[in-house]
Amino acid sequence: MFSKSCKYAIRAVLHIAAHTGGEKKIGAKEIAEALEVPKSFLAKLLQQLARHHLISSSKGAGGGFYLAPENQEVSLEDVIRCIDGEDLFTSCALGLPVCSSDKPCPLHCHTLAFRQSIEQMRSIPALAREIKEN
Amino acid sequence: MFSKSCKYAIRAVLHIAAHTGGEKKIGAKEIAEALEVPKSFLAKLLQQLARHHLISSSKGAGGGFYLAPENQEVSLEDVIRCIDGEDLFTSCALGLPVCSSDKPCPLHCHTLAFRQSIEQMRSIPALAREIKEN
DNA sequence: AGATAAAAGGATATCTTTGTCTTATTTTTA
DNA sequence: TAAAAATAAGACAAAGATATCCTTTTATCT
Repeated sequence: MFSKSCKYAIRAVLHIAAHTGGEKKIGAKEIAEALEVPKSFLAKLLQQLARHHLISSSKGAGGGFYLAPENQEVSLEDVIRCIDGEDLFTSCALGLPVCSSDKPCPLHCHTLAFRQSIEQMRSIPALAREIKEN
Repeated sequence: MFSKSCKYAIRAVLHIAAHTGGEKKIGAKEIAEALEVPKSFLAKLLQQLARHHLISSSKGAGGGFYLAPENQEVSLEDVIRCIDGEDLFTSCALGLPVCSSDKPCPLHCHTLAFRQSIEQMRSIPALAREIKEN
């Protein structure tokens, strides 16, 4: 479904959304410990997300990762595309070169439905709020 | 979503269902050429499927792979479980140790729906017939 | 019986993903 | 200004997935 990298990244972004705000930031180390994932590995994923402007970061003492105003509309789809590429959203689940509604593979409509259900999800901050409410 | 192995296996099984029947069998070489996938690699996948009784095989000249009567109810789910394991059907899409309807991850209901839509698909032979009708 | 055709199985090679370690760069703080 | 804290970046290691090759076993056909 998703690569391990992508799972880590999604969880990390949700954690950032839930645990930062205003001036508050959170370090890669702290995130890694909370999620119980390898720190250096996660750090690279966070760098990648930051380079693509899905999250924000600041260096130096007191620095860390956070969601700036321009990150508030970032979606799960954005994170997935950034880490795993667009395959999940574009290519056939069976790897067929041609697979469309005209000439669908047996899984075509199932994967399309899944795809769309992910595309329609709310923003990362909104998802983080939903989790907190439970 | 699926590993390359699993994609090959699914396509191969559908090809077998579509191109064999009665006494007719099909060799690994012929399947590999039709699907344009590496022959030796596919052969191992077919062996694995045969060991688990999802497909049948016979050795020697004129041998090959086919669907015996006891393979007629084999499903896509069976093939996926055989090659990729049961992760797709059991574990959380984000890799969380606990993720249930009580304490769902943000993707829980979406993956559940996808899972179920795969579980409800018809047998491999039935899917192969549907393809032929198009 | 011998030749041939095909699956079964094992060993090995290559590539990708995942994980670790070290150094550089930037920022804050004392 | 020096030390400390944090991200950024690069090299490398380990594990897993993918791919290839070779030998063995089994069945068929002449």
